Amino acid sequence: MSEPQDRASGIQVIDRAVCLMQALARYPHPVSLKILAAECGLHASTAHRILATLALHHWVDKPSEGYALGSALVRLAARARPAPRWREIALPILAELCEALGESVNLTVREGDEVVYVERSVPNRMMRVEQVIGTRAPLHVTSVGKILLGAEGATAISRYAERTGLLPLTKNTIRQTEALIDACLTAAHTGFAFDNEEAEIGVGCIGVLVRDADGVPVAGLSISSPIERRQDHWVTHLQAAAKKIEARL
Amino acid sequence: MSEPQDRASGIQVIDRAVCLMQALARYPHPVSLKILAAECGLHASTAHRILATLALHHWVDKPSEGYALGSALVRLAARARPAPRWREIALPILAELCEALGESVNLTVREGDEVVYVERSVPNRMMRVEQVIGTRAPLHVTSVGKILLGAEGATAISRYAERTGLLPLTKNTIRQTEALIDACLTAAHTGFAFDNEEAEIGVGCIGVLVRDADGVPVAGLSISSPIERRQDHWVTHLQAAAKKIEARL
DNA sequence: AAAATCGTTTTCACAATATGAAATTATCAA
DNA sequence: TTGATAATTTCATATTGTGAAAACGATTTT
Repeated sequence: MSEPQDRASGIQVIDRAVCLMQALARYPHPVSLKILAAECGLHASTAHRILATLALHHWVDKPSEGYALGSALVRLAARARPAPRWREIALPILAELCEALGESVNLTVREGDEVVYVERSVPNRMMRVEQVIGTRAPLHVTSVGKILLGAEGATAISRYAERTGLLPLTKNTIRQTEALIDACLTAAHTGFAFDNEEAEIGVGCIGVLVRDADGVPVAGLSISSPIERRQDHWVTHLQAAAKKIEARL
Repeated sequence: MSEPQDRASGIQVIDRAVCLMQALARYPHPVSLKILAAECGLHASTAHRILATLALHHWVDKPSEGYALGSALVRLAARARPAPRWREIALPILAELCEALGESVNLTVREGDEVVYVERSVPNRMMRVEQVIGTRAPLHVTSVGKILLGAEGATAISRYAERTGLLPLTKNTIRQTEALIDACLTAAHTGFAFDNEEAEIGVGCIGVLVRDADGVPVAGLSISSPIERRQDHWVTHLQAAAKKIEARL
């Protein structure tokens, strides 16, 4: 399938190990060494050595035929960020709002300099905006991301800008640090933000935050629609939905 | 804490990466680089490089302070062996049996040449046998393991013996391949097996299998007790409990 | 304000380490 | 049996990860 995979340059062996496990995750059950090696562009010998090491730690299992993801992962994942069960908590509310407005509603969480789509509800219309769950987007091109950035203050935003280079996804993506600071600070102040075709031409978003009992932001809630359908008064709906989600945390 | 960690010899970097993530899993929330490096006996520089690579793939997260297990793990683990939710399925039945007999009842699943304890219920008595969940034991020293081995036939058992060397845990552990084949074949034939202080002096077990709708063994169910309290008629209780679990799969 | 302290990150020369071609073994078909 | 395919193991090699030390950044102390 995909040969190059993510060529993220870290420690070579680890990149390769990750690639192998991701490949494993793509298949329903057991995969042969041959296939795995091919998927990651590795020689069978190399793949075998890496998989054998992972198997040693039970990160992969070696049933009679081929390889599969191992049980140690389950134990690890259990300890990984005790994420709220968003599906149970938020999905009904996303669906409700989606139904009411006839537009896509997304729940996102921050992760480093990105925002990850964890749940969504899409309307039953021909033209609609659809986010794939698990997808990521840089903070500065999303509504929710701007509110989050705004909360960190001007200097933090500058650092973000330097660090990431503010790479533009469309001609509307904010490129100047000054402009970004402006946008983020007002976003943080008002509690909501827009995305004006900054991530993809044609789509616009409105976003607000979901906070836990201590007021710490734990997620973002946003409506994505064709830009010409967007209506400013949706903000109040969003805020109400966010309140409902907060109540269920 | 523990310096040497598991010195399983595979690819060095991977061993180290695994060690770091295991260390991470031990802590409730975010851990500093310093501590992680120390726990695994690594230099800060090395630990940093490895963690940075893992972070690249979101296997660890880097919140403002320290490191934590990343979100990619949950996505991976979701694809890992679609294990039945044993806790929900079996725990009530384990508890019931445990209550009735006043002895510890364990649920195990096979993993390679080992059996892993995944659930258990312990009685409220002073002297009792307690298995730690997540612990492993070689097939040939457990009741359940012997039934599983028996199902594979004499030659497979011989291969198992060669492969593992039948390392003895107590003076009662079966050391001869012939004896093991005998024990396993009768175990497979009768559907239950014993462990006579083969894993630990003083404790005895009786075990049976739990099978899915196709008759494939998916787990083992066993009673562990001080050897002198063990009663042969417990087998029938075990079989009844196994039936109940099977009904709930 | 400087100065000092502590943790994290980057750099870099070096050798230990992971690599992959090829040889070996295991598995399975014809 | 032979032949073909996949999984391991071996081994010489240079590529790769290593760790000491230095730079950096954030806090605290003087």
